[in-house]
Amino acid sequence: MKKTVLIYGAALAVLVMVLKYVEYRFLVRDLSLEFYIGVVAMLFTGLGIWLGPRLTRPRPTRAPIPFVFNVSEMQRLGISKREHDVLELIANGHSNQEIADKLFVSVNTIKTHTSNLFLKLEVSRRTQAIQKAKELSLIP
Amino acid sequence: MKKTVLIYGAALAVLVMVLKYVEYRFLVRDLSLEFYIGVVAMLFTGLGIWLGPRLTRPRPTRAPIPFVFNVSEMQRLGISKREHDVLELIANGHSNQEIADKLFVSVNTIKTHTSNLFLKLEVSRRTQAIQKAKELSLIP
DNA sequence: GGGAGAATCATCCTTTCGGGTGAATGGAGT
DNA sequence: ACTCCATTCACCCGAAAGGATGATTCTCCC
Repeated sequence: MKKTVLIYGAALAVLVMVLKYVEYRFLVRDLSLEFYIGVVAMLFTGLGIWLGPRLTRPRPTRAPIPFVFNVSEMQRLGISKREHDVLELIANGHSNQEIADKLFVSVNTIKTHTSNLFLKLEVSRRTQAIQKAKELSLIP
Repeated sequence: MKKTVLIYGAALAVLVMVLKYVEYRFLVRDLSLEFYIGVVAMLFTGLGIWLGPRLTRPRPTRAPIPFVFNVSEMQRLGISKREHDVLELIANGHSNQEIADKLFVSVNTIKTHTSNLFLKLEVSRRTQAIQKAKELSLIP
């Protein structure tokens, strides 16, 4: 950032010097104001184009994981909170038993949740559920 | 594109007119050349910054699905082409039987492939395999 | 206070998966 | 010719997952 400002200033100074040099060295006094402005405009437009991405680049860096749950889709399919919890753990590669342990319920409960989940997502396997849930942005 | 060029030219013309106007209207003849250059440089640097992304925008547009298979990681894990095929179909939510039908081989073959796959990926369930394969960019 | 939906748990049964072992084939490289 | 490895297929067994059905509890809402 500081470097670009310095380059900017240096370019400006150098340009002025060059123009002055041309003006006095070759006694070219009839170069019109429009000509100067044209040259300067050209050069600094180029500088701006070069400078722009460098100054605004930090913005795209802020885009690592801006994930948001698609709540409307969840409501449309009638997926409850508990079912969504199970869905996330399924997508994380856990077995029904592991999910049951994590949520402090029995495996049968998880099996019920997954069954309802499959009905609502219109799938018949957990791998399909993962795929569909990602498509619908129900999970990251 | 044409529009931006027109805007560029128009801005240049307007600037010259404004300067001329200031110069003659208020008889401010002692504005130094450096001052003019400074103003012009400022303005056109800004123009360049504004213009830059518009001229170079087509580039980021070509980035809808820039997925590339992580070949080096596949080699490091010793995953063969056939195993990778199976991996993709698993991630697409297919059962072993369906994969067998798609690849015109027997279910037993697919089971062998998946077993080897799980060993190489150091997982024990297909849902985990999907997760890990995505992490390693072995699949989209 | 009764109904709706959620969350919970259970049982029974079938299908799918995963793990282990063994083996035949065919191509690439030594 | 021989080895290495990918690919193919088979069989067995146990574990996990999926499907169907029924039941209980609790909360939210009318």
